[in-house]
Amino acid sequence: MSSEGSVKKDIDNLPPLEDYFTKESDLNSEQKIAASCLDENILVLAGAGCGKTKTIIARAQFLIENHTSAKDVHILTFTRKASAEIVQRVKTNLGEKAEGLKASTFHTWCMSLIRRSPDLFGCKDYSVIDREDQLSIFRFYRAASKFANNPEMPRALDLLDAYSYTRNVGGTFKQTLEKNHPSSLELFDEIKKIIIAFEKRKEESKYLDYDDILEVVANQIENHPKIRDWVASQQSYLLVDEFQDTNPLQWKLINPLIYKINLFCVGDDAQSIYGFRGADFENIHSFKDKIPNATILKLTKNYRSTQEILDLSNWLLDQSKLDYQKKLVAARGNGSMPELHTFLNEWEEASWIVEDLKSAFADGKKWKENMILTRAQFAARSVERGLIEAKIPYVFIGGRKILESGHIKDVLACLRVVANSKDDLSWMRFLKLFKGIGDVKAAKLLDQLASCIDIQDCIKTIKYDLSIPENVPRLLEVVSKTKTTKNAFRESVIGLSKILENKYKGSNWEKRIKDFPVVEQLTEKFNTILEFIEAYILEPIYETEGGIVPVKDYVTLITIHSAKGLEANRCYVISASQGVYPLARHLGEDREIEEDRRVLYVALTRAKDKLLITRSGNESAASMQKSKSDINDQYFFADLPDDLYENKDHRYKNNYEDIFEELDFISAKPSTNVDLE
DNA sequence: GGCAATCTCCTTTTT
DNA sequence: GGAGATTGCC
Repeated sequence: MSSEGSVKKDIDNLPPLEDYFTKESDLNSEQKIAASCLDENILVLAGAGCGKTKTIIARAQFLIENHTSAKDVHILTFTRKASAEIVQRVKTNLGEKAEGLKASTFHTWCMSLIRRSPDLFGCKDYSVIDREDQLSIFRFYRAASKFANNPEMPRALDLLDAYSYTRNVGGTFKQTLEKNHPSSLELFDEIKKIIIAFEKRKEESKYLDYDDILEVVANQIENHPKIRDWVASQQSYLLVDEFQDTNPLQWKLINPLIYKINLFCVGDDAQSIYGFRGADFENIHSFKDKIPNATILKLTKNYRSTQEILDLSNWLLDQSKLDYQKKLVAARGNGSMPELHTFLNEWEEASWIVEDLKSAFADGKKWKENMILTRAQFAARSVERGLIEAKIPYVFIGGRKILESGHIKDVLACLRVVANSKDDLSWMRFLKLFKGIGDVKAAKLLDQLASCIDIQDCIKTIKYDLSIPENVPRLLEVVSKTKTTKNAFRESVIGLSKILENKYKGSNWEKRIKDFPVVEQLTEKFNTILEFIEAYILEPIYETEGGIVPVKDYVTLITIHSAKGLEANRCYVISASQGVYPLARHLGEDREIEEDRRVLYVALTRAKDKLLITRSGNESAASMQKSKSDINDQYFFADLPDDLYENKDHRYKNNYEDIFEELDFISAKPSTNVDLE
């Protein structure tokens, strides 16, 4: 829709704002103005806890009630969870009228455009691959390189990251390498070969990786006016959440649509934490340069936290060289002091958290009121173990995704080869499950299968090879004859159960086995296995204890990157130790340090009533080559003012043996808080 | 030679 | 907890 579709034309028909908003809500005046602003392109700068989501919901409702139909509104969010919640709340408020409202991630949005018209994007019969798959391909070609053992050859993981980063920010791959792995440049010609092989392989196997999905659409929109118009016609209002975390590739998608659709972006520069993926919060500051007629609005009142929590958060930002111009003020007034708990080691830290959760529960708090925030997945492991031992129900968001766990991938490999007999990654995985088949034999068989036209043809070829266990073709036959995805999944699980039990016995088999019925249930809604896999690669769900949502009441364990937009009454920010905030390896890199600061800021500002920060021995600091004093000097909590927190040191309540073990850590000065303060 | 079992090292963050 | 390297077994 062109600019006549802008809301401006309706200005005279508006109901008085007050009347309109009394329904949904307690929006404040800033939020009301943002939700109902009639300008074509709007950027809303919103501090943490200032009601961003609420404003987006109100905006969607306002548009649907006054200007357009629900199917003309599309909301771009960061996670499946956020989009589901927004749609749900609008539907609850508006009922039938909200039918057709769409909210999705950038990736799902692009993928649905591709699926609606594959030929337009040259992507007929392509299937989506996840990061693991990409990594396998990189590993394969890296291992094949003559320089595989050269110490200057980056790891497959680094090649993938550099490749993906380049595609998200633009520029050349060489420039990215120069920045992140300068010493590898001497091998650039060899590395180039690996990249070319990777791209050729994607082409041949008809794979789309995450970046392809966005880029394919972005390129077509940019280069073909007709496609641009078609995409623009799919919605007249685009609402973009978490705008500070969009990157140049995503901007390349939105930019050509400007003045064809109405754009409403919401973001907070202080919460930009996706720099590693090419996001640059400067896109907020330069919004007006990009769109000269843009209107900039602000949400400044915090409704989430009590003032003490905000004081600490404000202080953290204030210590930065950058001027975020943020001073959050609590609409709720005062509450209790944030607490900083220090432990000898991560196990004591974890067991204290478990005990504290239990006592809060005994006081009548729900498990759901608690959120445990971690910077890195692995740092949450000891806490996770504590929760399991204490039988506290929890969900780990940002942890292992259910479709990425080994046992599920094994089953899916079987389904994938049946669905797409050209999918050699899945063939390798599937074949290697069987006794007597390793890399070598699987690769040989794949060579033979290359000339097969479909799965039946493959099965024949496999049957012919007597060195292959006969249960291989038998299982493929059974699965290929099933009529529904659910049955296909079930048959694969049955056919592989013995093998899988053997493979995973001794590593949580009892727990893993519970995932099969869960995933089987998920497949039910999909017509083909490829659709199912695609949906969950683009917007994953997470492994839990015994189900998708095991019980109604559970503790949320979550990575800070996944916690954007979320909140909880009681928040534990764990392993807030030296060498973690900022990461020791970031010392000397201002950009990285500032992003670490914002990561911590996001974590602190999730808390509504109670903020509990925990830390222990400088575990990761020790392993870095940086000097201890540097790490200490730049530690964000190195000189935290006394009046901002309550100090709780648990290090001396332990038995002496523990203390002696940690002697190095506490030796220098016999006062409390050595090294950390 | 090929496969399986064992040991060691590392581990930011996500679609 | 998992990937990669190494050793041991057939």
